[in-house]
Amino acid sequence: MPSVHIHTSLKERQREQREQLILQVAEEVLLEKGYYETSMEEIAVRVGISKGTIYLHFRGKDELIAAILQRDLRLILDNLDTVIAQYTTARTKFEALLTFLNNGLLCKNSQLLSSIYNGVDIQRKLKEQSSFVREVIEFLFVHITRIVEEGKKAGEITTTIATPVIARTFLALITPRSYDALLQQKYHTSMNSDETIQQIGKIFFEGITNKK
Amino acid sequence: MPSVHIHTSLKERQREQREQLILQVAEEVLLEKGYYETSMEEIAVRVGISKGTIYLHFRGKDELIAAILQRDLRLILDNLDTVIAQYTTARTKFEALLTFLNNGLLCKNSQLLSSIYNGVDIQRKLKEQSSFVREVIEFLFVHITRIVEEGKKAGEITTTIATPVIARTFLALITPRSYDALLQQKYHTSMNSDETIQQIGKIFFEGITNKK
Amino acid sequence: MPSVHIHTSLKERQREQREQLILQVAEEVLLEKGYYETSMEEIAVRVGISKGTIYLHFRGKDELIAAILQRDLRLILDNLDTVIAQYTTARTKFEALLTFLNNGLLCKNSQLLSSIYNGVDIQRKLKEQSSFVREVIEFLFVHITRIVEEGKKAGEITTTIATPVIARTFLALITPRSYDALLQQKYHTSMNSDETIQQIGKIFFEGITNKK
Amino acid sequence: MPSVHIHTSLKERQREQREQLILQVAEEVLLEKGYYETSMEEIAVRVGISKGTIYLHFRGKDELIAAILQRDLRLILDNLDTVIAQYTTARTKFEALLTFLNNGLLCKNSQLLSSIYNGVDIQRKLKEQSSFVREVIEFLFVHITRIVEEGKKAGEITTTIATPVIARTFLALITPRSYDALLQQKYHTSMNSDETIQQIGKIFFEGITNKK
DNA sequence: AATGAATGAGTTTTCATTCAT
DNA sequence: TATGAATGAAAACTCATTCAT
Repeated sequence: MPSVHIHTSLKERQREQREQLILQVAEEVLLEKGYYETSMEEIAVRVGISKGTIYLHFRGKDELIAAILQRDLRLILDNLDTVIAQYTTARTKFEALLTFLNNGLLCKNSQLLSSIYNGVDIQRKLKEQSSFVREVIEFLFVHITRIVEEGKKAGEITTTIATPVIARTFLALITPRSYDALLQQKYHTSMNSDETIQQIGKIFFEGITNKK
Repeated sequence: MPSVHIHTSLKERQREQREQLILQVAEEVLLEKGYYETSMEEIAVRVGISKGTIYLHFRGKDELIAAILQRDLRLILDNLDTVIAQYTTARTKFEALLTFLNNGLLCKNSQLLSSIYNGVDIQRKLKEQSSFVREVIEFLFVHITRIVEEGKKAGEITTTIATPVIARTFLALITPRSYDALLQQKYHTSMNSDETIQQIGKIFFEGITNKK
Repeated sequence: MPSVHIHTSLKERQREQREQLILQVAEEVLLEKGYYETSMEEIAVRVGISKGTIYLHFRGKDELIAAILQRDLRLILDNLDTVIAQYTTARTKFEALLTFLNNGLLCKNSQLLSSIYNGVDIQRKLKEQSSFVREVIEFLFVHITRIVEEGKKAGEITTTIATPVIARTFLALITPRSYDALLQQKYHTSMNSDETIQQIGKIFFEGITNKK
Repeated sequence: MPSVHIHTSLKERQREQREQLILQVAEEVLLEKGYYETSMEEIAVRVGISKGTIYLHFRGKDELIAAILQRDLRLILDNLDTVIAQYTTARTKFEALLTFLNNGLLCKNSQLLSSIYNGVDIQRKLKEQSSFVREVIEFLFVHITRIVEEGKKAGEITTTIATPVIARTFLALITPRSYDALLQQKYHTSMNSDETIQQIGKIFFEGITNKK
């Protein structure tokens, strides 16, 4: 019965497509407006469907948002190991990580993740729904910690600074750059993103002190 | 009729006192629950007044929140120059700034400011209401930029890294530490806050590279 | 072309079978959940078909429910005369009726009929859709009235009580026993259903007064 | 501060009045339309207030309905003992009870109670919300059981019928008379309510058998 | 004929804001 | 001035029904 099979998979594919469309549009709205100012109505209108249809794909608003996060964070997790494994020194690993998280997938989602990470209210909501965000952060933290420890063992990273502090500082560097958003219109640097990231990495490794 | 005058000023003072009380309580609730989960009702109940009374002091919820920010940020601005002026080198200025912003006033408000800075939705609301937040950030940015430029001239800071990048990186270091909040239960460092800040400053100045 | 004819009637039979299956499952759900908590979706899922298919058999939810009632009540009507005709005295007729309505078909449906008879909302809905329920009740009432009148004429039933009151009282005795449902866990009687019905009949005929 | 006190109690009184008004109107709508067809919107419109106002008095639809039931059932409970205590024999007690429950308070609420008692769906809802309905039924059942037992001991009531059956049968007699509602237009008896109740009591005590 | 995705009207509920007292 | 009852706009969510495939 290939015809039946094809027919099913066609519907399945369409369903999947629509779900992805909803996720994509919802993500856009979320990035623009934030969690609380995003309404199911607006998502539906922008997708060009009715409110009810969204509920055929997601059980509710929270689940929709959680799905967006899962999708985006999954992409990070899926590539993190690969990215890191390509390099051997702590410095190159960190540089790759910095580039990956800033320029790569996170770039698009920095604002989004920022809302989640920093919003007390949303964190509470998501904690009830999914522990996924926390898991991703922990996952990142574990990886970074390991790189630092290996770097210390290899004599590459100074042992005078506690590993958690280094990890935390590194994470701060990939923090969504809301400041930039606020400032860029006035103090817009002429540097491109690659250069900026490179220089941030340089600060992280060499500090800003001038060595005669 | 001095009595009238005194009476009026007494009322004025009481009014001012009540306003400060509302601001303080509202700030507490805001820190606990976040903007959207904070209701005028709860603020009123916690202060021990009625909802209506809040509207005698503030035109609406947004104005109340804006007032909280203004009050807190005003404190920062009022002290920033003084703090910086006490030191002469770029490094000591930055260290003072780091301590001041993390340990001082911002500490209490880090969560709050985080919500504001990073929340797209709230930023939009506040942009409509007050340009104050942006002004404070710009003010900070201008100060930091000036310190960096002076440090470069004095040969203290490397000229190989663009000033805006340095400024942005520094600002990132005082970013509200939501990661910590997420991680601290599992990866809690035994360091106290002072030590942590010192080490962060060290990273900023010297990097994490091991110098044989 | 008899094959066509056979084919058609086969389809017809299948259609009829499916319709009966839907009715049966819908009745189950209805009994479990009640009219408003029963969704077309759940019926479809339990039957193993899609929502749309139900609409190929019934014009809508109300018509489906009406059909369930019609089917069940039809069974009662079809047997009522037969059951009554087998007995000669009013007392035996009533006893047969009581047993028939409680133990027989109505037993299964008592809860269902109860929902219908007693629910204002559903009655209104059904009144618009079908006058069948009313017809059945009237039919029952007419039969009971006739039995009473005959019993009175035969000197079997006291003439001191108005016929409609007797009829109404009898109908009350076959009322679905929601009280029982509520009470049975705590005050569960050890009597089986047959005994209970017999005793109820006894009350109806002889009252509860102790005769010396 | 009597003025303050009076002022407070005035507001309190107004609040109480409004709450009673909502309850009354809601009860009307409930009786007319049933639980599921009753919308907060309609209640609000009929009272002449806005939907939101209802929520100042009741946490939600279910709580509102529960409050209606509690109010009505409370009235029954409050008077039941008094009514029964006035009589000495089982027969007179039962007659009083029958009159009280049919003609008195229950009369108005018979339809309402019927919906509750007989609706599977509503029972489930209310069980979650309040065990009050069950309590009232149990209370009634306990009282009736006691009267029966005392009547049996006093030689007043036959011991040939099990007490629970007698109790259940009595409860059936006060069942909301939906049949009547259905029938009354066509087979409307010329008897008034009092006479009907009296005759029902007679059936209960003496049965319908003719004693030459 | 059968499907099940899509619809949209309808429902409950919340809460910032207003205003009569 | 202070109150808190009242409002009403807006949101999330449900589900009977329709219809393209």
